[in-house]
Amino acid sequence: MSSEPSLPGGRIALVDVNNFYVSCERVFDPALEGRPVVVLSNNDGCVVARSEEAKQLGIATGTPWFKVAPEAGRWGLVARSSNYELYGDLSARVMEVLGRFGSWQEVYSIDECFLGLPGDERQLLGTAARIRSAVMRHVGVPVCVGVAGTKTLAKFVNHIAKRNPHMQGVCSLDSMPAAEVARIQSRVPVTGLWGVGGRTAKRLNAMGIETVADLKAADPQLIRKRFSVVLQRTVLELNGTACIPHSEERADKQQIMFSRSFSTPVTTAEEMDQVMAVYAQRGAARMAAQGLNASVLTVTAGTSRFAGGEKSFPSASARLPVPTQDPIQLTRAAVATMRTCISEGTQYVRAGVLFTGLEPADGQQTLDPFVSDLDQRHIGDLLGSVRAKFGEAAIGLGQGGLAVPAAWSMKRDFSSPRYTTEWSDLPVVRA
DNA sequence: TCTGGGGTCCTAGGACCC
DNA sequence: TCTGGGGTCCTAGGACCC
Repeated sequence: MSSEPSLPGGRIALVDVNNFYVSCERVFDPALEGRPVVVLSNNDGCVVARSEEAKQLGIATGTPWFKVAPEAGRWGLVARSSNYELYGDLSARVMEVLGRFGSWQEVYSIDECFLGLPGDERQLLGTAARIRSAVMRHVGVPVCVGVAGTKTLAKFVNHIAKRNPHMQGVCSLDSMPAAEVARIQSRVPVTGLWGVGGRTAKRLNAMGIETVADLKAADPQLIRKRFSVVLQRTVLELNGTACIPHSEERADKQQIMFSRSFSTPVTTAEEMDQVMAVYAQRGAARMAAQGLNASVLTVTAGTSRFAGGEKSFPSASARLPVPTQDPIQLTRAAVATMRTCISEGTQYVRAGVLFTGLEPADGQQTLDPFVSDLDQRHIGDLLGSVRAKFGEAAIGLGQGGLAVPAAWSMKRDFSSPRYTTEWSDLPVVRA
């Protein structure tokens, strides 16, 4: 991966999949085409993705499902539980196709990436159109492509491509008349930019900076002084100076988290022990997959932010005696640490385990002196291979090994099959 | 009745050392 | 005994993203 943000004359494309989760569902269920569709968060809690038709109905991201469910029948609205096995797999396929077009590629999220596009400016629109049709042909999901000289501008013109159907999903800044660009920038509020959220916008507005054009004209030094180097970069990038570096392939993660809300509140310490056993093992499996050991563990719990009654968000940290990814030690530490900070009878609706102080495991396991070496050395590998063969729920330690889901475990009422990652879920085609 | 789950980066402030 | 300032490391919290 190149460390140069852009070669002279080179351009950056921001490619993202339209309504990614919904588009994934449609690949395997074409009957969803043209219908309003939403994908729900864990526990079928709230709307995290919407088709165009669902947006037309006025359903906002983050709307709790129970608020729209009563209207679903009347609207012909289809809901799906989130199916991350499917989305993750299709994402990898999309990224592989996109990677063929760039001199470099930076995968930014599950559904978008930046690509380096060298070459003649006059050919950029053609390249963008070819990218679009390649992804549609090979994976079957629609994308939009924005091309400009900096990442911030590429994001911005991608937005323009999305909003203007006549552009057919592609927009290149070089192909737009300067007056047209200025006109659009003077109408779009600053929150339309990558990196500018509600809080920052409020403070900018107080200074009289309301639109993208206003921010572009602002003094970078002043912005740095009043805000941060991050916002200063936004100003520079709006003016064509590429200054957001590539984040290289992120092998060096800073933290690993496993956090979930419950389908039913947890009120006793015994139940919370079970939760910690399951969550710590899930986190440990992630660390094993990435070859990392943790030296600090933090547990968190929380009551509902919406229900009346007492609110509390306890959390506690513990330094591990030695950095480890061992599920036994991590489970024991998580259970004990959580016991120190929760109170019996409180209605907790969520909990999490966070691992930090990560370092490469280097193949050598650190062993707990109170458990036989032989058992420990093999237990992580053993759990991993059993899960790979028989599925995630096949085996676990202690309460984590319960075959019957606990009362608090996740709800996924409208899940689609894992078409591409589970043999038993392969779609059947009849001719 | 029912409201997500990950992450990143930056900054400020305290502890500690020289 | 009193006083100074710079540097580093760590953590908590804020803001943002998808």
